[in-house]
Amino acid sequence: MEQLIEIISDEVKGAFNKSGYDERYGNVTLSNRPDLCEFQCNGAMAAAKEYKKAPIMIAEDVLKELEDNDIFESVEAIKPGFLNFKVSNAFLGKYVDKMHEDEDFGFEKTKNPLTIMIDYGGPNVAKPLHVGHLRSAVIGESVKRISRYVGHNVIGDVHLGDWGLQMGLIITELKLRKPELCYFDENYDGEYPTEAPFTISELEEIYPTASGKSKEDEEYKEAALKATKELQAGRRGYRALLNHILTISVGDLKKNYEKLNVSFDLWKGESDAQEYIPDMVQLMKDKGLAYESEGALVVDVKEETDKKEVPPCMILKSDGASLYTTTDLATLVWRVKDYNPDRIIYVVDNRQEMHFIQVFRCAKKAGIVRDDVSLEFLGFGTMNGPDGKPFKTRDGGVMRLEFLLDEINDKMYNKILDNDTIEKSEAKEVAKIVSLAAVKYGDLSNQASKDYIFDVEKFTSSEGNTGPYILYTIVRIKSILNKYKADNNIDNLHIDTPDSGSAKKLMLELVKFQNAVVSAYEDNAPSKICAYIYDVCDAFNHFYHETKILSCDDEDKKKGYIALLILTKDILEQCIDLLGFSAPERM
RNA sequence: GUGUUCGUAGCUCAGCUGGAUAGAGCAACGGCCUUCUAAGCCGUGGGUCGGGGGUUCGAAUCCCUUCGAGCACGCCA
Repeated sequence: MEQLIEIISDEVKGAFNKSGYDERYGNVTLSNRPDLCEFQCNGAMAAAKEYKKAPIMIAEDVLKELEDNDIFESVEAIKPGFLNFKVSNAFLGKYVDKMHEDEDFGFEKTKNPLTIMIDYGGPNVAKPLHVGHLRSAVIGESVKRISRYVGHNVIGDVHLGDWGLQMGLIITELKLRKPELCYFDENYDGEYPTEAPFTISELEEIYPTASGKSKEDEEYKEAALKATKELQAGRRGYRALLNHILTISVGDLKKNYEKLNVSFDLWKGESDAQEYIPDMVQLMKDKGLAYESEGALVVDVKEETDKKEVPPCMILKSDGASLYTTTDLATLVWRVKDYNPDRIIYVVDNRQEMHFIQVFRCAKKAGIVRDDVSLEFLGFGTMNGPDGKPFKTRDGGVMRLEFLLDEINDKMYNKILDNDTIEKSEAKEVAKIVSLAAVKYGDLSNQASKDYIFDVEKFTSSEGNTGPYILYTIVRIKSILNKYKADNNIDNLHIDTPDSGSAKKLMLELVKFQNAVVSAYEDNAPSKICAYIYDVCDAFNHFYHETKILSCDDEDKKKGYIALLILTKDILEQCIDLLGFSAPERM
C-alpha cells in the first residue's frame, strides 16, 4: 500500500510542477508543529533562491493548485513560506480502513530479499550467562525479527565462545579431579561414553576454579596451555570432552535463551571455524598479505584516510597459535561458503570496534568476502547500574543474568497480585510475560550504541515509557474486545471517519507503521519501534479516555470503534513481537 | 599521547539530511474513578541545548576552538 505521506507528497509535488516549480521542492514531512498542522512542506523556502522569489509567493502559487483537493481538510501558506496541511477525515478514515483489511496493515515487504546473517548472543560454553550477555541477545533478536518482517532471509547465529584457553583450563581441572577417566588415557582407542562425566552445575564451578588456579600456579597454567594446544591439535580424548562440554552447555543455554524469548537458527561456535584456518593462513601468505612482525604473522589493514593508527591484523601469535581475529576470519570463510550472505551484522560490545575494523578490512583484502558484502558492526553500549557505573552485584561481582531476571520477576509478581481478580497461578505466568517486557523494552528503548542505566525501579514501573505501560495499554484493548466478542461478531467491521480529535490522532499514528518499521530496519534500530509504540499507546489512551466504546448508543459507530481497536491492537502486538516479547490477556 | 563516542529540565532520555515558540517520561505540585482495567487521563512549574567563536535569511543540529566524562589503542576473548 502506498504510504499516506507519499500520497500527500505526490499531490504537493504535482502542485509545484503545475505552478512552474521543480517538483523536488514538494516533499512533505510530518509536522513539527502539531498545533498548527499534521503535515508540512518547507520546499517553498528552499525554492526561493532558485526562483529569486519570496518564499511566501511560491507557497501561495502552490496553494492555489491544491485548493479543491479532497485529500485535504485544509491547506495554508504561512509566514516565511511554510505550507501546512491537514488531511481530510473522510480520506484518513478510508485509508486506515484499508490498512485494517490488509493482512500486514498495508506494509509492503521488500522487493529485494537479501540473505542477512546476524551474529549475536556470543555466550561462552561452561559459563553461565551474566548481565553482559543481555544486550547482545535482546538487540540481536529484535534486529533479526525486524529484518525478517521486512522480508529478508535472516539467519541468526549464536557464535559460541567454545575455543581457546578456557577449554584447556577445564580439561586440566577435570584431569586433576578424575584422572581415571578414559579421556585422559592416551592409549585408549575404544569408543567414548555417550554420557558426560559432569553436570552443568559442576561445569560452571570448574571453570572459575581452574581460572583462579592458573593465575597463581605457573605449573597449572602450563598444563592448561598444553591441553589447549593438544585440543587444537586434535587429541581424541580432548575432542570427546569438548563435545560433552558443548552438549551440556548448549542444552542449558538454549533453556536460558528460551526464557528470554531468544532463539538462534545456528548454534555454531568458534570451534567450527578451526578447520578453515590452515588454508586461510596459506591463502594470505600466497597473496603476499601476511608477513612476520615481532614474531607474529600479521596483515596490514591501515588505509590512507585513517586518522589514527590502525594496528595490523594479527593472524597467528608468535608461538604459532591462532587467536580471536583468526577465528573470526575463519568463521567468515564458512559463512560465505555455506550461506553466501549479502550482509553480516555483528551485535557486539562497542569496545570491540577496533577488532572488527581489522577483521572486516582483512577479510575484504584477502578476498574472503566479496567487496559488495556488507559487514556491519552494531556495537552496543555498557549497561550501567543506577549509580552510572557498570552493573555489578552488591559485593562487586558479575551478576548472573538469571538472578537479575528473577529479581524483576518477583517485583512484577507482587504488583500483579495487587489486582485481586487474578489467581496466584495466573499471576505467575503473567509476571513472566510482563517482566520480560520490562527488561527488553527498558533496553531496546535506548539507542543501542549508547550506554544506558539499568534501573529496575524505572523499568518495572507502569508509569511512563516502559514495557509494563505498553502491555497495560494492549491489555485494556483486549479486555474491551473480549467483552464485545462475547455476544457480537467481529468479522467484516469497518473503520469509520474519525469523529473526534483523539480518534484522528490515533489514526495518524497508526498510519506511520510502515515508516517506523522500515526506518528501524534501515538503521538497525529497535529503539525506533519503541518510540513508535509509545506514541501509539499515548494516542490510544487519550482516545480511550474520552470515548465510550461499549456503551456507545450508535451501533454503527460502535462497530467502527471496535474495528479501530482491532487495528490498534494488531499493530501494537506486531510491534512488540518485533521487539521480542508479547502481551498477556490480563494483568 | 592518539583516536573515538558523548555533554539538552533536578533525574533518565528524544530531537531525521539546519527551519516556525527546544520535546517526552520520572520526580514536585493541583485535579479526574456510581460507567469499557486509575498499572490510566488532564493541568502547573522547571532549559542562556557544557563554554567561546564562525558559516547561514535561520544552528541543539554544520565547521573551528576550549573544558569535562566514558571507551579503545599487536600476541586475552
